[in-house]
Amino acid sequence: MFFKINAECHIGFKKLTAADLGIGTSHQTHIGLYEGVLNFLPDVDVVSTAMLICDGYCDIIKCYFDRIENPDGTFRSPKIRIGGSEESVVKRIREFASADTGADWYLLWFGLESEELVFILLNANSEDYHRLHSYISDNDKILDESHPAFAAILQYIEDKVNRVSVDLQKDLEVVAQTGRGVHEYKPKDIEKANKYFCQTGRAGEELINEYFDKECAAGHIKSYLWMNASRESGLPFDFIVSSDSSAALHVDVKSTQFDCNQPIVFSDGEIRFISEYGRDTYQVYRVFDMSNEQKKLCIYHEISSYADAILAKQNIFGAEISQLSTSVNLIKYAVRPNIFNVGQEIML
DNA sequence: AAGTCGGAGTCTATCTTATT
DNA sequence: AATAAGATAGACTCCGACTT
Repeated sequence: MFFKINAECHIGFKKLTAADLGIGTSHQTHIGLYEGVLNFLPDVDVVSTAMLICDGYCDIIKCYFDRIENPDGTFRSPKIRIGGSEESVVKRIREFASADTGADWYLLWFGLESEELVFILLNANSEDYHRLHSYISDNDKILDESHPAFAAILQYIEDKVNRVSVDLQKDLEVVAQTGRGVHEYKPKDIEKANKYFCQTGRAGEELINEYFDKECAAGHIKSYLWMNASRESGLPFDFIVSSDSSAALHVDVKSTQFDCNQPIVFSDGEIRFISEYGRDTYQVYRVFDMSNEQKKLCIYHEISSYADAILAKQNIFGAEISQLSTSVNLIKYAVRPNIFNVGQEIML
């Protein structure tokens, strides 16, 4: 389970009013929430990001959160504001609602472990609403452990979040490796994605280790050496494979939880190695669908022309910035593998 | 100058909890 | 069980900023 609910473990549920949705005569510019959920947030001026989910839609957008202030300076009802000119959760919710003004709209909200906020907008005619409605009644406001169907509700919601946010998770897998666009995500999510990615990488190498074992037994290759067998070697490849017919191959394993079109990330060191030493010997073993029962492998070879092209560009860039007494350190490249030639898919 | 929009505070109906 | 007190969600109003 990638996304996990906050330790607070409270879920807010309300039927949105006309004023909340910005229809009718009210000038209300916020959606009122209930006390008791999102208690971990401060009282004023919270500009955060939140995940908004509606049917199959899922995106991370700005969320302006605060609480109504009493005359004595204390705070009460939390609310999310429409915010300025930028896209915001309230704005997007009102857009959805204005597309179907005849329907009733419901909102579920809660925090994740990472303190990311999640809002699930439900059309009363939707499948999601009907499913949840078998557990929740209209006068439920805050759902917590004391609710008889809490486990079922939580299961359904976590499933929903995980299912609908696959694209975001794919993005996170790349972000964890490259550091690109880090600001869009919470550090905790990235940390977690990083851990996941390391585990995935190790598991991928173990699979390939078994694969080569079988290849050896079948006589397809003579021998192989797993560089990272005991610990991370830091070399730009993971295996050296010897066979009778050709020179020793350098094999780098690139694993992903997702499909084979997930970007492959190369480090600067790997690109240099491919171009300088690995011309005809370097192969990338992409292990994919790691989160499925059936893990698969496809092999990319002849990637030296790609490495040459990248290196040429990098050298131009390096020469440019050297005029500013600056050099390049630690570049990462994320590439869509569909630009490479690929052989047959192999079932692992 | 008039109109519109957004933010903030205030009022109140309604719901919840405590007390008798 | 009836009533009072307290809490709070919902919606209105005011005000200032911005737009036309």
